Amino acid sequence: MSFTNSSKKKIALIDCNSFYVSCERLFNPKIKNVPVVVLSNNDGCVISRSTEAKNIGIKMGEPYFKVKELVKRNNVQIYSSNYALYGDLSRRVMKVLKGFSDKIEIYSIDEAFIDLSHIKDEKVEGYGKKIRERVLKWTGIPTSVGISHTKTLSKVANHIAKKNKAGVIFLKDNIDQTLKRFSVSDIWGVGRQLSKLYIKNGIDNAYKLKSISNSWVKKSTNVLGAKTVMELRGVPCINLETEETKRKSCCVSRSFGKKVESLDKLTESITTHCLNAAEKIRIDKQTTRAITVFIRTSPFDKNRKYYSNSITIELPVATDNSLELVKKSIIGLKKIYKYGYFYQKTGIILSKLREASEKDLNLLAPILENKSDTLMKAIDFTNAKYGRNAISIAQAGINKDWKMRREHSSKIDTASFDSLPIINVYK
DNA sequence: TCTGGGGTCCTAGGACCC
DNA sequence: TCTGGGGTCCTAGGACCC
Repeated sequence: MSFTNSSKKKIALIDCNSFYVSCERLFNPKIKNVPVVVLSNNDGCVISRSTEAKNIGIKMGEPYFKVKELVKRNNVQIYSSNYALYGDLSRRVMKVLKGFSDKIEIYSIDEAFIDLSHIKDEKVEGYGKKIRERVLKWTGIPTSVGISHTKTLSKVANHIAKKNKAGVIFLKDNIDQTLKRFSVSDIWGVGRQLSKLYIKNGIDNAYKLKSISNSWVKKSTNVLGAKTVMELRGVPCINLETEETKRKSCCVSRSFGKKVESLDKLTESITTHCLNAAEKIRIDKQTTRAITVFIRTSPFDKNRKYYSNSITIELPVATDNSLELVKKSIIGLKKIYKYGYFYQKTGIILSKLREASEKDLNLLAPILENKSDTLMKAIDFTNAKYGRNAISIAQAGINKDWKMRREHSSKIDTASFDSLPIINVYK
């Protein structure tokens, strides 16, 4: 490995601006220059804000009910989240980005790192502009591009590009000057706890963190803390993960639209979550060997007693069979359910995932082997064609009066013919 | 009245072994 | 009743990310 070469790396971070809001705007030009926010599931919190909404003072992650007044006063447009839409548009954006380089890491629904080391320094900024223009033209989504020698520094560059509306920032010269003005808590990898620790020790900007001694960081934090410091110095420690890897666990959970007391309704919700999770791992051709069920009351309700519990059930043979998983999860639920509480959220986690093709060495495996594989395939096929839950099981509930609130949905579905606009043509 | 959901990685500490 | 030292593996919980 050549140290000098790697220190000259150029990594770009492309990040979609106010991604969910931008997605909603694509299909509704009327909300283009007005304040818009997108809410989390259950219309709980603000998770995406347009610039206008930020300027009004609506904070990221704030509970919706706390900003309702502000929303009303400023006529802010509200949207419930529509992940099917965002996921689809994300795939389009990533496809465009892949056209620029194979060395790409899709980091989240609205972000990707690309290795631009092969581009000459003097051409890098122009290249970043080209990326922005093409993504905007081909998908309609605005982005910001930050480029520097490490992933952490490109995050810094991107942050600045977003803030001052530069569009593209290539952070190469006077890095220290920039870092001196960059708050320690805005650094990628520095969360609430680390911020507290750093600020307590007088480290309040990125430059001070960069200048701290290795021994102090190692002693006071962990390897991740040390990596962040090295990356701020321009030494790449966090690799570009260009391989798409399968997930190691799969969680499906939801808050209720209104609190739930009865075991019956908890059973319905757990069954529903379980079916969805099982379908997800089947799509990825994976099986699970452990299922965790969890339930909890609201941690914010100061007037009622808090209860939270979970149970993990190991499966003797790896499976992707919905019916089997539902059966196990309900046994688990009955063990942790306590009467007399008002539940706010339930969920299940499938863990110890592995490739479906990896056969079990368990002696019982051949006997227990999925007889209902064909049934699962038929269910998945039908649901893919006619919509999720076209076929379900009765235990999942029919009315589902506990299901989440979603009162402001744009109901746009780019993957369904039903939601194509109808145009009447008159002669 | 109303506070999201889905991931990954790291570490401390317990269990277990020789 | 006395009760070492070193190693591995696993898990729960914490911290972080978007």
